[in-house]
Amino acid sequence: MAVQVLSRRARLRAETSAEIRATALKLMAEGGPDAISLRAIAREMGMTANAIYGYYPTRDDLVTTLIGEVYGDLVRQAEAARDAADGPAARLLAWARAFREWSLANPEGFRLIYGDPVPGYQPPPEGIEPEQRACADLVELVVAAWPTAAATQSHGDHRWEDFDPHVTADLRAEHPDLPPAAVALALRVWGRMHGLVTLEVYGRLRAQTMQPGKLYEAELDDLVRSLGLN
Amino acid sequence: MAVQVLSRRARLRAETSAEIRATALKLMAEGGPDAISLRAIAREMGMTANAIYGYYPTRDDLVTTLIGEVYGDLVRQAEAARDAADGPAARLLAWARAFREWSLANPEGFRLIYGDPVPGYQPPPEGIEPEQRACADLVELVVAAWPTAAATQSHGDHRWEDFDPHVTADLRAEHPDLPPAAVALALRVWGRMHGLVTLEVYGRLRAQTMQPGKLYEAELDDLVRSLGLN
DNA sequence: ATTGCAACTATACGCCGTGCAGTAAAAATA
DNA sequence: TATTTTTACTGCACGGCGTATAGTTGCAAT
Repeated sequence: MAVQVLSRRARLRAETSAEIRATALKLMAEGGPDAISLRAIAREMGMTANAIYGYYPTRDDLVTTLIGEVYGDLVRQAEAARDAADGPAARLLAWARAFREWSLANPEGFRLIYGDPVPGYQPPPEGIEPEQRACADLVELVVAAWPTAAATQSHGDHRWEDFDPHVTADLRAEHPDLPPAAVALALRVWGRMHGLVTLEVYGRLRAQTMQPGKLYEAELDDLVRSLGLN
Repeated sequence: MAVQVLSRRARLRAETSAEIRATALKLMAEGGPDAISLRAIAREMGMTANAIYGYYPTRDDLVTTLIGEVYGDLVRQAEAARDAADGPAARLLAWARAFREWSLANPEGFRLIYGDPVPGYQPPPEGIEPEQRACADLVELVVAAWPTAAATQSHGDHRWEDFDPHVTADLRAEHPDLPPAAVALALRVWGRMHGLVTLEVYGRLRAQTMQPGKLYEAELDDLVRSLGLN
């Protein structure tokens, strides 16, 4: 007998929910994260704003869901670029370039993900999933470079206890000899990418340079060299 | 004869204007930049919201003014720390640490300065003054390190035309032999500081490490080493 | 004393999120 | 098939917001 995976009701429900998210993303693309208003979504969909409350208990919940989706899109794109490249240096560069390119192509999405959280919003203590994945990606890329990078790093006074076990547990099991400085390095690499891209997306570099891309490439070049990858 | 610098009218006017800004900053410290609402300010001051329109033509103008003030405070603090230190390395470190410390002490101010601009807001093409000063500070610090830093930098393909003349004109007059790569380096240094501090202020590092300060120190250590300053 | 202007208030419009009460249709049950 | 329950939705209301327009009050210069 054919199992009815989703009842008619559940199917309609899922479709409406998806339409809400799609409409919200469209509004965001046009007017930034602030343009995501329940009333505007409902207007666009020919509904009442209150109807949305049957799908998301509050505007912030909807936005949180969207953050997860959009962040996931970013990470998938970066990973796809990485997977199309060979070797530690090329993979890191591909990931980093895809990160910037996605951010410039989706500035409003970038704002949604990394911008001001809704007032009072606290992310779950274990972090949001795509962000953990992005961090894991970077740790993995740094670990791949660690044979050459270790020599260039002053190991500082990093300890395993400094880091969240969520981040490090699997890692330590797989790489028992890895020092905590490698994780610190990965987070610092994140910071370097995040810094320049944020400044560029938010237009802070426009008053300084006409070629922010050159800046980013110079940074990546320095990064790869400092990891001993060339 | 005693020149009356400010008429009674003008004095009252200036005082009210200052009270508006102070109240706005207080509200921001309590509830973040979003809590800056004309109605709330007026309520706090025992006025009508519309009274504020006599001082600032729009909410965004008020916020823009506040950004300038707060940004100026940040820069002054960084410069004060720098001026209390001796030598290129110590001065850079002092500036960088003061930048982070101010940001952590004034997270809402940081959001105001660097967070999502009000929708539709475009900063003046010549940039806002305190930001230009911060950039100039960093350029100056990098220039001081350039004798040792030049060797470590791959000069890339930076050109003077890549950069805004506002930023470079005075600089080139004072340091005719300086290559454009030095300015690029200064902007990249800005990016490195901005990246980690942004991640920390926005709580993105909380899910990763308990010791974001160690991360920042490691980054600065790497930075100083890459500038050949130790 | 009169005029003029500056500071302020009152009212109103259209946004917003959201709580509560009601309704119509679909689904489940009998 | 008839009845009950559940679900999806609408309507209305409240209080918040920025801000435009018009009216009011009091000080200052004439």
